[in-house]
Amino acid sequence: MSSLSDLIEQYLRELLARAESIEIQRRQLARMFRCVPSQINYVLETRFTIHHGYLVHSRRGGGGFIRITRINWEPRSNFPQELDEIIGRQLSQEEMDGFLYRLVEEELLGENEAALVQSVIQQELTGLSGEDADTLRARLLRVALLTLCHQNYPG
Amino acid sequence: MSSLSDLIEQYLRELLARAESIEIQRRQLARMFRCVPSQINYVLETRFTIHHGYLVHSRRGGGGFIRITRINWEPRSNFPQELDEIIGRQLSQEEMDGFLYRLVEEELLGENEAALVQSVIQQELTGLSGEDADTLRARLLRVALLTLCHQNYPG
DNA sequence: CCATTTTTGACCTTTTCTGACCTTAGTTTA
DNA sequence: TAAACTAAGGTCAGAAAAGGTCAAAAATGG
Repeated sequence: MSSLSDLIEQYLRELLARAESIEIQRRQLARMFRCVPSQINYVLETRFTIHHGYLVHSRRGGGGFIRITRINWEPRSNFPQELDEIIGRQLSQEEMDGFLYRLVEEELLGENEAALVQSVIQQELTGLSGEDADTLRARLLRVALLTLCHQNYPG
Repeated sequence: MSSLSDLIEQYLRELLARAESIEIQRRQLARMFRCVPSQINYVLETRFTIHHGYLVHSRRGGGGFIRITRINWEPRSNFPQELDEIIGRQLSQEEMDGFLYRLVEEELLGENEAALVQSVIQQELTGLSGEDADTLRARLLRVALLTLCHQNYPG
């Protein structure tokens, strides 16, 4: 009962099992599976997102391509999602400090990293306060942690 | 898969890997790759800009030439301050891509890191455009790079 | 029967490639 | 020596070659 999307997904997964990164051409793949090119986008959007552990990169124009790269978030495979849930759209100074403290406690982050993140973000927030600061703080923290996360668990 | 422009870029990069500065003749290069001379200009304009870390000089007329010079960028001394100068308060998508590309070129950043930074920041910017996006992009990139930088140059 | 997922197609944007025409700098000639 | 010629490189607009988006239709599962 597998749909066409499942087949395409399976095909791409097989390629990705052998290489960390693959390059495909949307048109060619669509021809291969006898579907419309946008179907390929659908498969990528529903099955190869960053939450699934993949990065998708593409280039238009002549010689264009779509590159899919496998990344290992392991052993905390759902870290990005957890970040979304925990950080949310706004984050106060106290909330951030508490969260960083907890990460250090759980040994997911070294003390130095935590201090660095704090100082860098604080500097970035100079002049802002209230809701603006909270919104920006949430975004900055998310980017900083994802960046660190990748360093700590390279693919 | 790779376009003609990619091939020409690659060829020039190989020459530039061995010398800090090279001189080419547009016509000859065009003949070599069996394309129109203006294609060479296209490659230079899209892949050897100052953002990519290159300077291009040329002279017309008999004995004319195109000189491409690689600029060596010294990151060490004061990374945070330099980031300020280079990134500025606002940063377009293209500027960011060019800058990341250059960091990868100079082996200050791995390809995976660059791709991750790009994707995380892009995700963080969904829904925004124009000046808002440019401002936030600048801030996010700065935090991401400083975070990575600490990993690479602990102190 | 309804909600969700999949599939399709019309239309859009970006990147590459080409060619006609322009400018500049040496070289030759009247 | 000035004009004409030749040998470069520059510009720009349009065609071509990709991939992206979005909403509607179709299929699927509960």
